Amino acid sequence: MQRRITIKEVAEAAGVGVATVSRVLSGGSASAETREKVLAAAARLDYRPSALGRNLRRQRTGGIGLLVPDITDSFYARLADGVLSCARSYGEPVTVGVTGDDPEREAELIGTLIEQSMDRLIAVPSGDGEMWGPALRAGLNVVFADRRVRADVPSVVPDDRAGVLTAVEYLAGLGHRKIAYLGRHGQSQRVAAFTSAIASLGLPADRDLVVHARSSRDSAYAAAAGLLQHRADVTAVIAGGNVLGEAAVLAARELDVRIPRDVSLIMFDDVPWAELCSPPLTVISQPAQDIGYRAAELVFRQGRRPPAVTLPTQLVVRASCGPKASARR
Amino acid sequence: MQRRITIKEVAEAAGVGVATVSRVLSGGSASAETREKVLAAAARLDYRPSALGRNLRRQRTGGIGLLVPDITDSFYARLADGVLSCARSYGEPVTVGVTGDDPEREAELIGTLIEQSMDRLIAVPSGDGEMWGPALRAGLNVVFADRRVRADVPSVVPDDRAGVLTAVEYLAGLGHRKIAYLGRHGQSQRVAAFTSAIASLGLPADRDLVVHARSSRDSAYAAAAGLLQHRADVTAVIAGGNVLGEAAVLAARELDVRIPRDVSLIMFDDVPWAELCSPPLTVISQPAQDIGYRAAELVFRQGRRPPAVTLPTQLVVRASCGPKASARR
DNA sequence: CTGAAAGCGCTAACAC
DNA sequence: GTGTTAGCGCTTTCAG
Repeated sequence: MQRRITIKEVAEAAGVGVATVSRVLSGGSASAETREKVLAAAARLDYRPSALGRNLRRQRTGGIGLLVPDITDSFYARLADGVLSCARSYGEPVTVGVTGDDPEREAELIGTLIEQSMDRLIAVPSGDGEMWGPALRAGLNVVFADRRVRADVPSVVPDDRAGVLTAVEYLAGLGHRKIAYLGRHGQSQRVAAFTSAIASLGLPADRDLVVHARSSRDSAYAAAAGLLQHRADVTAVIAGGNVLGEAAVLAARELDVRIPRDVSLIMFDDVPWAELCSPPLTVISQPAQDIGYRAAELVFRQGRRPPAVTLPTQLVVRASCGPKASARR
Repeated sequence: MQRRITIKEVAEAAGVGVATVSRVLSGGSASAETREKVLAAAARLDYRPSALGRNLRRQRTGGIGLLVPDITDSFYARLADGVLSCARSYGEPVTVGVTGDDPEREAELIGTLIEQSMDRLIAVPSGDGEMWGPALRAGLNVVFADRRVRADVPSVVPDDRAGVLTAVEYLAGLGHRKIAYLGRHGQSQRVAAFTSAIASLGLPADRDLVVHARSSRDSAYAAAAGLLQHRADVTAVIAGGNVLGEAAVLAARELDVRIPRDVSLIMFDDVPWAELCSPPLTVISQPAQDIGYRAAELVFRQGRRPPAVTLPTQLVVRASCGPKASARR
């Protein structure tokens, strides 16, 4: 391992003190002449300031941490892409962790990040936000993405209320009355929006009409299949994410229930394959990449920040919804 | 920002010296009694050793860097997931960067990682491997994933030769002779395998039958559309990745060329939607997550490492390939 | 405007 | 077995 050039060597090469080098390189004041000398020496030696040294001294890390439930889920991948893209413009590294929507694992990852003295963190929180107390008190600069679970943490979220309402209204307009919501744990926001939308349209309320899956394809499939199997009376389902939508289509095929003839399907999150699917899926598109980007902007912002920014969703009608079918069986 | 507990405070609380605390916490020798005291004090104060301090002293970072062309591409997302999963078992953080398959951007990211004193790096290299010289000489512990562009860097790659050969043979068996390869830049391996497979089966060689796209959906679509439009004589295409496959299906629909009636399609990389697609896509599946996991194992391994590990691919026949059609138009 | 010096938190010699 | 101490590379007072 080749030894690394240090500020001291640059100072010697330039014939100045280390403090001067530090100042010049961080844009402090210096005479034009000195500046020149230092810059030349640094360039000549190909000097790279050690982030370790700087961070230790400064007692903070520039970089940012990013916690997502599942990087394999297109939605979170796009969200991450947004964060990465913003961070790149700041030249700051981002450390990502996968929580699997498990609060325990999340806490563990937060611990790792704290050990790194990472003081900026973007997270799709997995629990109800309780365990964030300590981290917050420790001074961690956190912003939540996709889910808003605490009022004291700035959050960037899609407009769940509007999105769900649009979906439910659209389905109701097609004559559906028994509409199910297939969600994943941690989406309390959305479930609340769903039940309230159902209520506001005077549709029959039924707790069993919302089904939850954990953060895995298997779990999603099981939930979807269970719903389709046991509730032959539901004529429409809203899948709370692309993995759930995928599971719903798969389960429907397996169980030989036809979309949209037997049941209509609306999926949250527009993904490229939604259009290629048979039938093409009607979706509520969400600005995943934007959510990430905005969250990153927020976490880099020093001053007072808005408590929440809500980004619009959009209904994209394709071919997975039809008029209410007579109940199956 | 709450001040952080330091080793010194733990030492005082336990009534021992700092070195002892350090030793105990890193599993060094100490009497049972002291160990007890230290552990108790550390737990009581909720002490978190600062990675910054340790790394500065040690002159290295535990964590690992990961460079992928596009985190939004399911293949790389799964690869990343594998890396993350392995790193988690070591309790080490991973810093990810997106190169967009651009060597310049890649170099920039490597620079950032070096500033962090990151000494372990997993990369899907974007160029021909030339620019890796300096980084390697600087002692960076690199392993390549998905692509093998330098013999002096351990690599974990899918078995491109076998995969491509299988695909070409399958297609040839169906009667196809004009087979095109739709790849992305940087996949030189695969292109070589393709041309050699074509040759070994005695099919007509034609340089224009391999088309390249850059790392974006738009570029992929343009390449696919161009191929389908200008080469009405090709009756089968192999897409070198899921993004390219998606683009091919989309372009085919747009141009009203039917799969598999007008052209057969084999896609590299099996993704959940391949089965949901209309028609379901025949694919060469690749162990993306495994590639990442194995690469991570390698980068953590200290001693001598195998120069390359090749992971098997598999042909999954679905419905996107048919017998050779008469040339369109 | 510039240099000397004091640490940031930690580990690894080195003494005891 | 345990404590003391010297830095790792850097920024930031504080003098000059």
